[in-house]
Amino acid sequence: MTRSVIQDFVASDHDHDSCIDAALARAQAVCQARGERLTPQRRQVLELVWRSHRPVKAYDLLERLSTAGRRAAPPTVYRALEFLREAGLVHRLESLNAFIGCPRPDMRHSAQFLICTRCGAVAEMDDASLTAKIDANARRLGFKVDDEKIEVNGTCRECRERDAPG
Amino acid sequence: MTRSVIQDFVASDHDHDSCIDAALARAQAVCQARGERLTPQRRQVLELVWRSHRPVKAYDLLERLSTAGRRAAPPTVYRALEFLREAGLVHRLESLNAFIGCPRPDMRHSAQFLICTRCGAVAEMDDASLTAKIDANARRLGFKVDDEKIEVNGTCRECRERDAPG
DNA sequence: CGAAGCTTGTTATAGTATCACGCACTTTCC
DNA sequence: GGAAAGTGCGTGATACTATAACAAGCTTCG
Repeated sequence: MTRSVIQDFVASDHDHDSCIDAALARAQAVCQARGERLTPQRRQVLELVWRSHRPVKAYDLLERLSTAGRRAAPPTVYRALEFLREAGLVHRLESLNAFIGCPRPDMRHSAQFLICTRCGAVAEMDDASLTAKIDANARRLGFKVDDEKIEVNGTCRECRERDAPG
Repeated sequence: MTRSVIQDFVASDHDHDSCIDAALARAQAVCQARGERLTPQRRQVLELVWRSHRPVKAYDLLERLSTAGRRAAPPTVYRALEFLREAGLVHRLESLNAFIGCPRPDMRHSAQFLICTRCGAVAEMDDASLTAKIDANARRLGFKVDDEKIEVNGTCRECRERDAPG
């Protein structure tokens, strides 16, 4: 059975370290279940993605991967991202050319994002009834849905309250 | 009042010339209503977009703009596309980095696309209740929606019937 | 006319992503 | 053990997508 979840934006004061740890643990479990290897490289990319709850650019990850003498090249990060994406561990935000960690890699779901155009914060929603409605519409045209992506631009509560207090 | 429209894929045998003419006429009207100019350049780009009912890449448009001696540069086509997009005359398919003509530029609507990953055909849907549901979900989080984009990958009826007849 | 603002041309560059090849390591199977 | 196959990664080159910055031309309107 599918569950519907409306996920909120992440509170600014949450315990982020354990947040990252949990994400990595989930990732380990997902890979194991899929019979795939969460190599150190992939793990490091995933950790970098989770360093923030914001969308991250591939080339930013690349920079952070390049330490001291070691100089990482684009395929390195793109390969890791592709792997993580296929495993459902990260999502790609098409309208931003950026990536973000998936908080619920275990359950299959369509991606639904609220993107604040002022502060860049992103919330992932998962409303199964939305998905169902899209499926129904598509079916009427004989179209078989593989996956769908919803990206919503707007302004988050915090930004709205900051700009128009009271 | 908002109307809900489930638009089908375009039939392969429709009268495409009048299809283009109609699109250009609609564009003229939309620009006039907005107090903006549909210059020859913009008009030509829009016509090229409408040459097919498929997503078109910016650099493909660029090639087709470059005739004989005249050699168009990227900003030429990107500026035209940006203008057309703002006027609601074309949509950008984020997951494809491509553009497609909007069949209903007159009514304000969110973009909802079915994309056949086999043949590349695209159908634009417009289900107002979907939009309403997304709005409602967002509102619960205090998020104000500006615009949303839905891109659905899958297989269209034709491709499915071709591959599995009977 | 002439100023303001929009439209276009042009050159350069930034940003995003993939190709192709080769090497290292691991797994499998004899 | 050792050959074969598969996977992961390094590296250099290149393709693809998009914007910056500045100059020049056109339109409008006082």
